[in-house]
Amino acid sequence: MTVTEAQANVDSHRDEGTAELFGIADLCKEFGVTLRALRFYEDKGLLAPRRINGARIYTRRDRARLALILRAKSIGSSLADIKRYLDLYGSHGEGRALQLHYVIERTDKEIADLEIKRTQIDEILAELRLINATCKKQIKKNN
Amino acid sequence: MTVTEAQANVDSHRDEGTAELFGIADLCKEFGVTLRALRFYEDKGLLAPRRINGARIYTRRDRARLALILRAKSIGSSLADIKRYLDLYGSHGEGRALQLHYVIERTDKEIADLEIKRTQIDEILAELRLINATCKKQIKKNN
DNA sequence: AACCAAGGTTACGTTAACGTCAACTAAATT
DNA sequence: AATTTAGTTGACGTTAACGTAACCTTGGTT
Repeated sequence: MTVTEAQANVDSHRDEGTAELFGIADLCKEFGVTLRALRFYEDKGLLAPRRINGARIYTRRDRARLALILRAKSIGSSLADIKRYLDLYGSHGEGRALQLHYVIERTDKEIADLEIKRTQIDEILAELRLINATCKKQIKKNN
Repeated sequence: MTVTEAQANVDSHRDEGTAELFGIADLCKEFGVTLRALRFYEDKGLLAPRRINGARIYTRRDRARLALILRAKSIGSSLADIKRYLDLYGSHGEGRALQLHYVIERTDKEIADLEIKRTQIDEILAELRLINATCKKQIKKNN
């Protein structure tokens, strides 16, 4: 048994508060992104993990932020948009730096935008389903 | 009255079948895109308007294709994705070049992808609405 | 005839979002 | 001690999706 393997065993029986820390490779594997991407997001101010000996250490909160980033990306948001979105996101806790009214205004806007996107998706979905159904009908007719 | 103005008057009383043709500037204004963009989409094979004396002439079908392109773009699809999507789209009419089974398979996939996107949007929406509501509550409490 | 507005075609520039080295460091393994 | 393994920071390359500038052409206007 190598030291690393043993460490893993020990880890699972260890201080639960410290347990939820991740290395950069952990998050990369979990979310299927590259090292470069995570560093890039950090450069752009979307993530700000702590450092230990220079190495990036991600907390559960960092991990959650990453999840948000990737979700937002998947629906076509730019990193710049996502950054502003994340600012909103962290803003209604205790360490609130933004004005409540501003947050409300911004979220209202974002919500409206997303609802439009949702509608567009629904429209495309309806079209695709129509094409799909038409083709299936056609095949049945050919038999 | 200039010739151009008169032409507009005449146009409206003219051959209805020919009436639904558009110049590049028409579509740009209608959809809020630049000339460059339309030419770019053409380079990429997303549009193929007829030419008259070199000038691009768009039909109602071309216009509809453009609408599809922009809708798909707005939800984060790349032009490459959109091109393949458009191939599907034109494929269930008479001039069908693709295999029915292929179209069904492809649309099934696209539909599944879009449904995922829809879910992601719904999740983000839920979060934003929560933030929004929390802020509003906070304000009420402060009064 | 001279001109201008709307269209066209290269062709190079730009921004976003990374990819891809190269060279270095710290910790762990042999 | 030497090496392997994760991680680090530049710095340059790349792709997508256009923007922009320069220069032509063509059909109405003056």
